[in-house]
Amino acid sequence: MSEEAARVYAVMRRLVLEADDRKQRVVDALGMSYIRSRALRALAVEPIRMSELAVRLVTDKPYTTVVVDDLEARGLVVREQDPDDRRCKIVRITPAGREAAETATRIITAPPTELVALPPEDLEALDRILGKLH
Amino acid sequence: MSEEAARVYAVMRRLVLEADDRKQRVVDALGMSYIRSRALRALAVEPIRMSELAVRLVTDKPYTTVVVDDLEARGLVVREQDPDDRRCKIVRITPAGREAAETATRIITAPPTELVALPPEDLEALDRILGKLH
DNA sequence: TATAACTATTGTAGGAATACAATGATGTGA
DNA sequence: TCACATCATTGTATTCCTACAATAGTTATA
Repeated sequence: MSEEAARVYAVMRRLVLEADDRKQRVVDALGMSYIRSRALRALAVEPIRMSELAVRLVTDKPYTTVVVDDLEARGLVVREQDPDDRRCKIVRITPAGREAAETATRIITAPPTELVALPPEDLEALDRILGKLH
Repeated sequence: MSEEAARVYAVMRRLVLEADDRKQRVVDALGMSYIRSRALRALAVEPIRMSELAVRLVTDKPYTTVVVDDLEARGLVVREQDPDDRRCKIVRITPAGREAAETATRIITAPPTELVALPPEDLEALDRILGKLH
């Protein structure tokens, strides 16, 4: 068994999880629960149906209704009729919602300073190697 | 700003978080909530006081009592009197508790197969570079 | 057309964790 | 000794989320 892989993965885990307060920082910055920010980030990509959103949030439809109700009340998303199927609602993000989603993404994806501080050739090597992982 | 660092960190995030069902796997394997497994893993290192355990679990003392009550009822930890301070209880893991902690650690720390599958020289390079991060 | 299936919703029950107040037992410093 | 702090505990309330049942409206199928 590869002890190197284990060591490497341990460092990765530390880098990602030690920044675990990022979740909390997103919650604080947006003033909403984390699952709501995940919904916004999903909807920032494209408008989707309620049922599809439930799948992406890995929750059920009733709770998705709760989440979207709240986001809609905040003016961050709107529900639209699906022209193809009148049973379906399509959830679309608003400009304000997009701004919130971008804030969340910025907090979540910012690489830790100790990583950024690596020598350029090391970062290049990491980028090249990890880029192989599809 | 280093786009390389951002890309690298994105891959790390995927590797660590995509294995997010690990949390669920630990919960399922041990039949207890995740915070209880975290308590066990902390106690596997050394016996500690309730108040110190609360700090490590990033929760408060009352909830720590609930967690330890449960672990004790399962026979995974025992409370002992602190000989130096009779107000304090020292929580010590039992052999059964240690076994459970090791199961959790195994699930949590196993590197993903795609990482293990990298060419040896790549793993060496990752190990060398990431080893620089204190 | 009648039946079944699907979509989003409302409603309910409960688990896990957070947060806070209050207490008895014990230790510490004036 | 007295006042105060600390430790673990009990108890309560609340948030976030999961899970399930039931329903109205709509679509698909026999």
